Formats: sequence, structure tokens, C-alpha cells
Amino acid sequence: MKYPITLDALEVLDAIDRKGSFAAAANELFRVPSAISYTVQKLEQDLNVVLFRKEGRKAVLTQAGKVLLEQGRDILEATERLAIATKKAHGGWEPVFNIAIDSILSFDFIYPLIARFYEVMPDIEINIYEEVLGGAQEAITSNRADLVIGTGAEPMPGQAVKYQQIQRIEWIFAVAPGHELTKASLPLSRQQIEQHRFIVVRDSSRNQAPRSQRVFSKRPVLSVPSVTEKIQAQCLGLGVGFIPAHRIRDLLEQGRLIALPVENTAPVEIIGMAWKTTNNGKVLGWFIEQLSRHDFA
Amino acid sequence: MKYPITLDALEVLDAIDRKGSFAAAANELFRVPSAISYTVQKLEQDLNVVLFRKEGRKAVLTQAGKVLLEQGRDILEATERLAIATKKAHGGWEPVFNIAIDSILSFDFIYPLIARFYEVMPDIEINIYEEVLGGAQEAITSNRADLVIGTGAEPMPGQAVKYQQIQRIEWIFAVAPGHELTKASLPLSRQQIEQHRFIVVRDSSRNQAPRSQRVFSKRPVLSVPSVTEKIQAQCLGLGVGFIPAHRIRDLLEQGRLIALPVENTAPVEIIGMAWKTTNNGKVLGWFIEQLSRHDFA
DNA sequence: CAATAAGTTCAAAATATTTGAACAATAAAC
DNA sequence: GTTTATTGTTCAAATATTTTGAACTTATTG
Repeated sequence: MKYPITLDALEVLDAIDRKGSFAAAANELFRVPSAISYTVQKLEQDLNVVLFRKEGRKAVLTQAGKVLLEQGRDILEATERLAIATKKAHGGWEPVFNIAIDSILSFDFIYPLIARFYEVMPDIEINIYEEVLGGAQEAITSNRADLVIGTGAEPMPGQAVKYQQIQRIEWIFAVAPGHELTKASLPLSRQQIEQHRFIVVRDSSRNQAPRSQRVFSKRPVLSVPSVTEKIQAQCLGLGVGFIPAHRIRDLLEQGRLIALPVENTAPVEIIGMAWKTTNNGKVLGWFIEQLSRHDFA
Repeated sequence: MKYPITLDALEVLDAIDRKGSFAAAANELFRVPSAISYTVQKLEQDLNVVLFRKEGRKAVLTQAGKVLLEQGRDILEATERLAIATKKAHGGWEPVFNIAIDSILSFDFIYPLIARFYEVMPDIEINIYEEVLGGAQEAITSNRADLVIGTGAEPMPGQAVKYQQIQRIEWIFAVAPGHELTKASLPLSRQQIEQHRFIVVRDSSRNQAPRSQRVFSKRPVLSVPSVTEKIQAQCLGLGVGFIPAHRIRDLLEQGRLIALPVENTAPVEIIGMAWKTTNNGKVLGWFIEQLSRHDFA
């Protein structure tokens, strides 16, 4: 059975709507107006539906025409994405590459990599997203991200996702100068620190329950949108919490944050990257290779 | 820009996969095998991707071919649905129908109607929303709802909205057994009931101030998300308030709520439905006709 | 080893789409 | 009110795309 709708016809409808007339659409698509007229009439005939009515000398979409146009645009976009996904699967250079990076990490490490990549391949579109722990897996399996970098990226058994460790992160329990915990005897106990308000990073995407792995506090937390805000809030003495060491070396040296040892906590965590097994894209391969030997210090 | 992927090509891939060979696919599609070969080669050329490799005399999908096939099927199905939706729209049937129902009503009445509608027209998307009083008019005029059912649906003069009464609602002032108001002399006065906490339904949409008709309390109210929760809270003695009779007949019979008369209040309210005058949709027409003769008892 | 099956090549034929010119209807400019 | 411009349509001719049919190569099966 021949499909009455063609992608080309949807493209014609889209151009007519965006440009306002058959003539303008013809211009946009490098065709003559009668080619547009032919395409529309053929579609109306194949569907057995009226898509345009005359208002003076102008053609205006009917209700059916509007439905076809609006949903047809979704199909056109899906087809463009499919062409891209097919090329990714083929293993050539992907035209678009998406990276999701854990909020805990700063983004500073990725920019030099991208700069170097653009020396090799300047015409690839790269999109960077900030993800919070837990969203990484779903980001990969739903094709929203080609590569995920962060903690919690370790794949669940059975998932078609590859994983590789990149780095270890040192966590430091930090408070503002003058905070009462700086006067306590060290190391601090769990009970001692959980009497204080913790600053946590709120999940900024997809409204998921935050993974409160590091939060021990029994007091209401203060949640902020990013690690940067968290550091700021802790510098201001609004609360306490663990922060990746590489983010606050300068602040510790300047005495704007005080590092305090806490008994029975694991100060080091593993950063990894994950990607879909079926993705053979060359852009992905390049980033995986570079990140495998990148020094995060 | 010409789209490299065509729906016809996706149909060919689909047939090859389902039938197992180019030759069988050709048979299925009433073509000769070289037409299949031509279509596949053209697609590979336009995408610059290899879709099939030879295994003996058989062609087998590559990884890229599988991606194209699987996601291509989604696009084919979406296009078939689009053709159907377009024809429905042409015939006057709306592809999507939105109903907003007042929180006061239970939703039970609408489900049998929708079941019956789906016997007539199974492929229409119907969305049901719960609205609180006052939002109904705006829901219609802003096209968030095609049909609004509830109190407060009566249109303001000059608005292009049609209105029709459906039902009358009897309001009952109800308290929990053992509540101190059950010991007072009847009927109760306004002064008497406003000394107690009222349970109100919080506006679940658009954060509007609730229409506080029948709320007389001088004490802070307890707001809950739905009428169901309100009834539950009143059964537990957390507060008092007016409740539509049809929602609590069983509870009154069981003695889990006590109905008390209150002087100088209007015990009956009108339920109506409203819709935009210019809306000539067949789905709307069907629901209007059914609701006009529906018995809400 | 012969028969059968799968896919490819390629010229010819068929079909689909586009162009160019002429036309009708409508709106804008003078 | 007339002239000019714009929009969309018609239709024969030209062009592009797809399909067919015949012949071929390669691989599998009996």
C-alpha cells in the first residue's frame, strides 16, 4: 500500500505556512509555483481530504490542513533525527554530539577538550548538559546524551551501556570560618555534623528525587541549583556539607572555607563516563580516547 | 534541502526485515527485486551509510540499518496515524478533545461516557483535567479545554461561550460523629460554624485564590488537594465544611459523617457545561448530546 | 553436478515531478 | 475606474525518478 503522505509534501506544507503563500514557498524550495500546486493537489487526492480553501487570492489551511501541518512537522523532525542517528550507528562522524556532565564536576575540564576537538573537526555541533546523579542512565538510553560523565554513571547490569572510570574525587567537609564546628574537637562525628543544616544541590532536570547519598543532616536542608551556589552558600555560613576538593582549593588557601575531618566517611569517590554500546560514532570514540588519558588534576 | 530518507524507503526496509529477503519483500510490495535493490542503494547513497552487508547470498542489516529500520517503523506508524487524524479532522472529528471537570464533581460519571464514545470512535485522544471553580471560563477561552463541566460554568455576558444546565447539586454541611457541633441546638447559625476550622479544596491548577463560597471560618483553614481528601479529612474530624450530597450519601448512611442544617445558606447549586460557540467539532457535539440526557443520580 | 535462490546490472519503459507559458481571479496602486 | 501586481491554476513539454524485464554472478540445496 502506497503511503498517501510523503515527507516532501510535509515539507511543502511547512514552507507554505512559514512563508505565507504558495508562491513564497516555491521560492523557498527553489521550485515554480505550479510544482507546489501539483504537490498539494496530489496530497489532497491521495488523502481524499481538502487541505486548503481560497480566501480571495490566498490559500488558507483548513482544519484538516492544520492537523496535517502540525503533526507533520513532528514527523519531519523525527526523520531528520533518524538520519543523524543512522549515521551515528554507522560509525562515521556524527553531525551532532551531546554530552551530559554531572553537576558535581565543574565544566572547566571539558572546554579544552572541545577546543582540541574543534581543531580536528570544526563542523560538529556539540551540546553540553548539566545532569544530576541518577539521570545519567536514562539520558543515554533515551538518546538525549551520547556521553555521560560523572559519579553514578556506573551502568546497571544488563543495560547496553559501556562504562569506564576516569578519575577519583576527594570530598572535603567544609564550613565557613567562625562556624561553631571549627571549635569542636577533631575528628568530627556523624552526630555532630548532622545537628547542622546541610547545603544540597537540587536536581535541576526532570524533577527527580535527588540522590541524597551524602546528606546525613536531620535538619531541613537548604537546596540550591548548582555546586557553585552550594559553595557560595557554605562560604556565607548558611550551612555545611561535603564539596569536591578540586572545586575549593583556592578557597581553602584563602581561608574562606575551613576543611574539617569527619570520622567514618569515605573521602574519595570515582568519576566515570558511560555511553551506549551500539554507538560507534567517531566523535564519541574521540572523546572516549581523550578522556581516558585526561589528567583532571 | 531534500530529505535523504523517504517513507517509501522505510516501507521497503520494513518489508525486507519482515519477509527475510529482497525477493520476498519485492513480492510483498508488488515490485520486482531490482526495484528493491534500487531503493536500498539510493538510500545508502543519500545517507552515505551502509545499511546491508552480504552473508552468502543473503543481505543482512548492519547496525546502522537496524537503527534506521526500528526508528523508521515508529515514523511509518506516526505517518499512518497522521493520515487518519487528518481524515478525521476533515470529517469534523477533532483529533484531540480536552474536558475540564469541576473538582466538586466526582469523575465517575464521565468514564462510562468515554467508554461509550470509544465504541463509536476509538482513535480520538481525550484528556481530562480537574479544575477548581472560576477557572472554567478561562479554560475555554484560552483553548485549554473544549468542554467544561461544573458549577461556575455559567458564561459572563458577551463571552462567546455556550452554556447548558445539566444538574442540580445539593450541599450538605457535614461534621464527624462526636464533633461538638452535633450537640448544639439546630439549625446552626453562621456564628456557630465560623468558630471551627473549615476544610477547603486547594486550587490544583494555576495557583488561583480559591472561590471561598461556603467558607465562613474565622480560623485558619485546612486545604487539601481534592474533594476526596476533603471528605476524608472531615470524616477524621479535622474540620468541617459543605460537601455535595451525592458524594457522601453512603457515609451519611453509615454514620461516618453527620449532616447538620445551617440557617441562611443556599443548599442547592446548578451544575452546567460550557463550550466555545465557534467550536463545531463532532466530538464536542457527541459529548454535549450525551450529557444533555445523562442522569447524574 | 544440476537446479534453485538471492541479489545485481543495465537498457528500455513507465511514472512522477518540474518547468514555462498562458490564463483567471483578486488585491493594491494610481 | 483603470492599470498593475500578485496569487494560484491549467496544461503541454521537458526532466527526473522509479520500475520492469532480461541477463548475469554468486551461493545454497538436493
